[in-house]
Amino acid sequence: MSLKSQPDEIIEDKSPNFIRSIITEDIREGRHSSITTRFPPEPNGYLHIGHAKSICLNFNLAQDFEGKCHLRFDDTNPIKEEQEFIDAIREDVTWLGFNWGIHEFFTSDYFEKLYLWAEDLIIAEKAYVDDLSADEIREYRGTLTEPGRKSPYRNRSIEENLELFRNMQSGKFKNGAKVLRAKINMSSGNLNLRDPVLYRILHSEHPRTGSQWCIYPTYDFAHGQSDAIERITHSICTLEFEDHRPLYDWLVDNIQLPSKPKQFEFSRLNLTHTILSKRQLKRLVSEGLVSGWDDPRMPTISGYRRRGYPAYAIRDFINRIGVSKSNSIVEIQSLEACVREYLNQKALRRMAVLRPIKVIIDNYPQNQVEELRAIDKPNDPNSSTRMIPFGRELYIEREDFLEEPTKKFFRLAPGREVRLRFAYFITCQKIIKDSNGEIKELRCTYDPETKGGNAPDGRKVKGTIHWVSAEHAIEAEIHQYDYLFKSENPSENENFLDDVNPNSLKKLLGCKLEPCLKDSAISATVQFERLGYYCLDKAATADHIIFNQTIGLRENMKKKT
RNA sequence: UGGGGCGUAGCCAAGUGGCCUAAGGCACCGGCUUUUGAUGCCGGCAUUCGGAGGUUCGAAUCCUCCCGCCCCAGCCA
Repeated sequence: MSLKSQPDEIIEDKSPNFIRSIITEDIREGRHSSITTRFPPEPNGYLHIGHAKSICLNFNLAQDFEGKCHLRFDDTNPIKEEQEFIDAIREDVTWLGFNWGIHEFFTSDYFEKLYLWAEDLIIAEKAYVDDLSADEIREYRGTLTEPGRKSPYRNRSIEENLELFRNMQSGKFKNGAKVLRAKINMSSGNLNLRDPVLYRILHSEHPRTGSQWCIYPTYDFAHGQSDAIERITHSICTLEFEDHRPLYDWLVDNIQLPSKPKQFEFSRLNLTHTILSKRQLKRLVSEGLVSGWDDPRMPTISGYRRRGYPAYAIRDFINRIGVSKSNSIVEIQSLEACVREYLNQKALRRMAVLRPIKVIIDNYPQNQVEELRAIDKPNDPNSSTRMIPFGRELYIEREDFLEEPTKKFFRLAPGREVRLRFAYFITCQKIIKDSNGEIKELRCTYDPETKGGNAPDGRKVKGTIHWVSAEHAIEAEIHQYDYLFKSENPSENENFLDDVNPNSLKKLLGCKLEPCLKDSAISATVQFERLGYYCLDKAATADHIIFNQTIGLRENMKKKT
C-alpha cells in the first residue's frame, strides 16, 4: 500500500484473496460475464469498522471486475429498525468513499414477491403453517446431537395451510400464534434445515411499509430471494452464515427465481481493545458509557469520523488486513499505523500547549512582538508557511521542563539551553514557585542571534520544544483518548462492561493554541507538533473551542527514559 | 460416530507439488538523518508452514491419522 505522494489519487492495491480467485475463475469459466455484489446492512444501529470491511470488499470487487454493488437495507424486523439508522448508514458509506448510484434497495420492497413465493412453497407442499409456540418449536428442534421431532401440524393440507397463511397475513392472529415453516428435514445435522421458520407474525409499525404487513419474512427466507431479484452473482457474508448456505441453496432451488445467486463467507473483523457487536455497542450508548454512536471512542464509522480518522486510512487498513476464512483478531496498532501514515503526509503542522507552564524571557524587550515564519508541512519542499506571533511571555508544555533532569532528558531544565521551534534558543535561569511549591513560571533568557532556530556560532542544542505566545494564544478544551476497553479482548470478560476503561477520555481545560487555529474547519485534522493529530470537535463553538485527539505521535520510550 | 469451518513468525496474510533455504504489512530490534525524541532512509526479524506418518526425484501445497480453536439448538441478522 504505498501512498508516498498523494494518497487520494492513488489506486489502492488489493492483495489477492480467495473471493477474488473465485470470481476470476467464474469469469474465466464463463459462469458470469459481469458480477454484482451487495452490502446488506440491517438498519438497527450504526455502521462500525467491521462493516467497513464488508463495504470495501463488496464495492472494491464490483469496481475491479467492472460490475455493480448494491446497497440493500435488510429491513425484515420492524421491531429493531429505524429511519435514523437508514440515514446514518447512507452517510457513512458515502463518507467512506463509495457510491451505489441508483442501486439502493430495501428488502421490504420485495415483501409482496416474498409473500407469493411463500404461497408457492405451500402449494408445492414444501412449507406449512405451524401452531407450535416458540418454546415448543425449540423443544421439537432437538439438540446438537439428537434429531428433532416433526411438528404435529406438519401434515396439514395445502388448502388448510393456504387459508391459515392468508389469515396470518390478514391479521387474524396474535404475535407468535403461528409461523410458516419450510418442510425440510427434522433430523438434519444442520439445525437450519430442521424446518426453519420462514414467516412470523409481528404486529409492528415498519419504518417503510408502515402497518401494511403484520407478517414478516425471516432473514433466511428473504436474503437469497432478494439476491436473486437483484441478480446478485456473489452474495458475500460472514462465517457464521456458513451453516445457512444449505438453506439458502434450498430456497433458491425450490422457488422459481430470476437468477441463482451463490453465497460466500469470509471471517469478520475483530480488533484488539475493541468491541464490534452492534448489540454491545448499543448498550454502551443506551447505558451512557459513551456520548452516542458517534462518540470519538466508538469503533463506528461516525465515531472515527468525529475523531478525525481519514476515510482513506480506514480503507487502507481494510486492504492491508486482507480477507480470509480464519478467525482472527487484528491488533489495533495496525489501524493506527494507517491513520498516522496518512496524516503524516496530509496534516498541516500547528503548535498547541496542552498543559501550559508560563515562560518569561527576561531579556526580551517589553511589549515587543515578532512574527516568525513557520512551515506547515516540514517534509514537503513545496509547503506553505504561516506567521506565528512571538513575545516576551510564552507557554510551554509542563512536561518539557524538569527541575532535576535525568540523563536522557534533553528538554528544558535549569541552566539548560533548548530551541523553541521556529524561534530562538532559550536558557532557563530561574524557577519561580508558589507557596505550595508548585512551579508558577520559568525565567529564561534568549539569544537574539538564534532567531529562526540556528546559532551563527554553530552551537547545537539537544532539544526543540513547542510553545505558544501567552498574549496571542487562544484558549481551548482538548479531549485526549485512550482505548475504550482495558483488555485486548474485551468480549472474553464475563461482562464486557466491567472492562470499560475509566480513563478513556481526559478533558484538558485551559489549553493554549496558536492563533491561526481559530479558523479550523471540522474534520480537517492537523498535527500539533510533538504531540499528535487533532481535529475540531463537532460540538465546538466560536467561544468554546474543543479539539479531539485523533491519535498521538509515535513515542520511542527507549530513548526517552 | 450431530453439522459446518479454521490452523503459515507476536498480530494480519500471500502461497494451490519444483524458481519457497516461504511475499507484503503491522509490531519489535539495530544504525543513519532530522529545528517535531515525529517523519524519512538502511539493515535485522519462520531452514520452516498445528503434530505424526505416508506418496513423490521433490510437499506449506497430495493422502492418512491425531491435536487445537471457532460457529450453530432466535418466531435476530
